[in-house]
Amino acid sequence: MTEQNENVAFDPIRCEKATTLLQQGVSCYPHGFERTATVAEIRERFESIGHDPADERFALAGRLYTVRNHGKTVFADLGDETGRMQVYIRKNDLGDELFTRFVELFDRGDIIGVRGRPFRTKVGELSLWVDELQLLCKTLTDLPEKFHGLKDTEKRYRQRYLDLVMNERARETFRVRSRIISFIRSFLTERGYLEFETPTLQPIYGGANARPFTTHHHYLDQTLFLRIAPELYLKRLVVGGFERVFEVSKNFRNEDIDSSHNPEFTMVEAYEAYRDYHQMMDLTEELVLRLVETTHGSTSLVYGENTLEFAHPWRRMTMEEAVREYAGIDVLALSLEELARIAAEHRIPDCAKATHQREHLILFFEFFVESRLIQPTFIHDFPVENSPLAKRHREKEGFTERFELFINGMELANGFSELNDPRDQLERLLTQDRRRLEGDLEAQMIDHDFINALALGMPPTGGVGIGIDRLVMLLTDHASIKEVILFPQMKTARESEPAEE
RNA sequence: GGGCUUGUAGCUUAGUUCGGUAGAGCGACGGACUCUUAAUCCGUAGGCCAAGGGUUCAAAUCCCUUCAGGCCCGCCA
Repeated sequence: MTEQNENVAFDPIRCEKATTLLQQGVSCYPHGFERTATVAEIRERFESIGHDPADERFALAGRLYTVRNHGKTVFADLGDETGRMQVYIRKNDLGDELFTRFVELFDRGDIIGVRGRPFRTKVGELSLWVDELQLLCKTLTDLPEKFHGLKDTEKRYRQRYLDLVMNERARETFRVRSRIISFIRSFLTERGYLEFETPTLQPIYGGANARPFTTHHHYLDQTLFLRIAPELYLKRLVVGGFERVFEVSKNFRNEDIDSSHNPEFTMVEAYEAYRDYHQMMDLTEELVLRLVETTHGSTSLVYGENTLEFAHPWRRMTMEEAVREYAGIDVLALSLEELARIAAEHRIPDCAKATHQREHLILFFEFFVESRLIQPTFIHDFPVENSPLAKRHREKEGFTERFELFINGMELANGFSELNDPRDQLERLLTQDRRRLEGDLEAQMIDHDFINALALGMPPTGGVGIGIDRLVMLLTDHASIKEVILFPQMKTARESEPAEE
């Protein structure tokens, strides 16, 4: 019997009830129900109804969240996707057989369909006066406690369905997430962008500095990597003549898991020909502002303890200016010895390896500035050393036309004037590959096909990638990325282990 | 990788300081109740306290190990 399978959480009493229902000729899993309204629709239409029931009957369907049994009358709360509504059920109206079946064999958590007329109870609650009722799905497990609900964080992540059933906040978060992604798609589409899908399984990974997941294709007998970014493929499309492209992509990075990192995460990357990084900052700023307005009806929002303001214009400063402002250090005006001394004084990590002022600049920026960028801020003009895919700056030697967007100390977006000089790109990837072979687990591979694509000519192009998970965190006021990913990566709980070997 | 911290009934939890046979609410089960809404009232069952080991006459409680979480730091542009 399935009920005896130890990996299954069936409640024996509910199983018995299901069996009894079947014996009575009642299907526990019927094939449909003619629903004529949602809870929200009835709430809207009968907002001002009084105690007398409406003339019109409606059919509602949903899950039983609470049942208050008064003997020959029952109040219950029925919840569908749009909300909950109280239903009023009387023995008089249903008849003995159906009423008894409902009271004895239906449980909290079951999904039912009801028909009846809206009215307002004596204490003023809009309800449905039920005269007909039907089981739509018999539940075989208990629901969490009705008042405290489900709080256990781990359980909420591992059994997200249960979280969604119990917690409106969780439902709202993922509703917003879905809307954000739709909004991004229409925002870009309206501006003439085409959405494409590029490979998730890649023979050579690239487009970011990160450790990849490795897998193997049996038929090809070949190693493949899960993509860490779609960048190099999207640029091939720009080479091919698509001048505005984007992809909402799942990327996979084989790194640590913490409150802002999940091994698979969602990004949108967009590329537009004949644009530069200034214009991509404009695009990013407009997109995020419009998202904030759409989700909050305002240009500002509260995130944790901070109120963030997104109205134009956002602050834009170079990395060099940022370090000067936040740390009072003019990195490029100091000698390597002086920089090393400051680094030692503040115990700034990794400075021992830095062989150039520009490398100190990056480290100083991360140490002194990053976490203090609360309001939306673009930092631009990054050293060439850590920007292998960005075009060299039109004026500043040793720098690239790259920007990152920081909000609440988090990196939200990264973009640049795309490097389209194939010889320069080859040089930079050769440097990356050298580092990789020297043991840098996050350095990039050389993708010769990509370089050959550039050799065919890519127009001057601006590109940007925006981390959607972090954007959702921001827009839903969550501190952990696990709250905004439906099924975050969790270590597999071992099932009872037979002691072998 | 480092620090702190959590795991007790289906759910929410008390008990851990200072060792002495595990307590509650909700839920479930049985009963009463035809306008309740965390319904109410009466009654019943349900836990070897995450797992393993140790100390002890005696361990949920003290010690060690392991497992799975959470928070912070490091790392990850």
